Amino acid sequence: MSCPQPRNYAADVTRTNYHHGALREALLTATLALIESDGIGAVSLRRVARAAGVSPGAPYHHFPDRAALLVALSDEGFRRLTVALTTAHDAAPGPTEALEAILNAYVRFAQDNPAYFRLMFRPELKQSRSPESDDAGEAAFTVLDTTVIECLATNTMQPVDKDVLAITLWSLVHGLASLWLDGQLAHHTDNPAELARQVAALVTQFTRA
Amino acid sequence: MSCPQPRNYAADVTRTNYHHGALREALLTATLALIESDGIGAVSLRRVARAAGVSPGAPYHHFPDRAALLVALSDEGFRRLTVALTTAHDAAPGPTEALEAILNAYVRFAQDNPAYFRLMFRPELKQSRSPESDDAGEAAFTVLDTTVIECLATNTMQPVDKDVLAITLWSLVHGLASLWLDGQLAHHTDNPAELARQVAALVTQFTRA
DNA sequence: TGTACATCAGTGAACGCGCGTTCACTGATGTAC
DNA sequence: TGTACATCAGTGAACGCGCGTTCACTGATGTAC
Repeated sequence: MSCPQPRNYAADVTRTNYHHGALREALLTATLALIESDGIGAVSLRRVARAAGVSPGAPYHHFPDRAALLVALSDEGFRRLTVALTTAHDAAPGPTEALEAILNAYVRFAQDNPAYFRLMFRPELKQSRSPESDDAGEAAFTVLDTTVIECLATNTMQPVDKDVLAITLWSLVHGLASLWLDGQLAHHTDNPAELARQVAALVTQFTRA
Repeated sequence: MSCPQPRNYAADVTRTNYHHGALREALLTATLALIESDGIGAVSLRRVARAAGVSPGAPYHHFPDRAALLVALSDEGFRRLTVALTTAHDAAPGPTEALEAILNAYVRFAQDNPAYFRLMFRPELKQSRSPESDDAGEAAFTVLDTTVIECLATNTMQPVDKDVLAITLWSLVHGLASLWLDGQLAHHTDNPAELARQVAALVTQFTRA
């Protein structure tokens, strides 16, 4: 007598229950892994479903469409980045150290979470974002912005326009992270975290009053 | 008696000759336009052929495959960037001004050539690149590197590690250009060139001995 | 504790689509004599 | 100047593929009584 088993949609995963139990999270995790291994272009709902061991229609019980899945992941990425920057800030003894820590944390985040980072800044996701999603993006920048204001208030830094300085520093770490992830720095270093440390130290030296 | 006309593959373009005459260039141009309007994800050989008013097989007489078309465009982008940076350098009266001009020119290039810029740094093109293609990428960075060395030699700049400084500056302008193109700076400015000017001026101020 | 039933979260087949690429072909162009 | 012929650069139909999404369905779970 044959015991009907849920058909396995891929060698990727075997499942014994009809109900997955935590499919939403499994889909998000599978998407991240897929981005890391094959790039965002390789992310299709069918592949993600396959990786989670589930039929092609199953994801539609958790996400309205492909874009919604990617936006949900991107939002989570921004939340994690904000946490990382805030943690770095709070652990530092003073504003100057906090600023340096934040610069390092930004690059570190990109290095440790390449899939999140790549997703977060994809312009084609813009049109699928909610206002809450936009807020999540702003929050990360606010941590940097606040720290810059704190630094300028100590008068140990050269007096400059705070907005220009904040965008300059954001550009700096964002560029470093992007160039590294895109493989442009492979000829120059194999350790982006160490490079970030040197760059952040340079910034501290330059900005000192 | 019907006069056989070449079938028009799209409303995009009408053609009267059987032979196009300059299809290779037309395909490259159409690809750029497609990237600018709909993003790189929207670039398919069939769409590009359609935009050029040509049958789906025609591009294969000029490019072995889709990746080759994109790499050819990317190479051209790096050559143009190198020209832009070199021109900026050569027009400046001295090393310090040359450095500031290069920083501005980099952002300006991204603003004026968003399709080229986006293509040039796509990691998924890496595997289709030739050694000559890699050289084209290096050449642009070399202009910046050389200028940094010239600046340090004048002793009007704080003495710092030249490699770290060069990568810092590259990261800075690359991040600024990327954030702008990805729409992240829309809330902060509507004029990236002016912002770049302020950022470059800030750098000059900070690095002064 | 047991039963009826609503709801949730899966299945799997099906749809229409655009894609990259191939191929036998043909019209246009260039060259040798 | 004219002719034969090779080569170049198109055509258009065809291939197999994976995709996003829909839908009628069904098994599992939770709840009211």
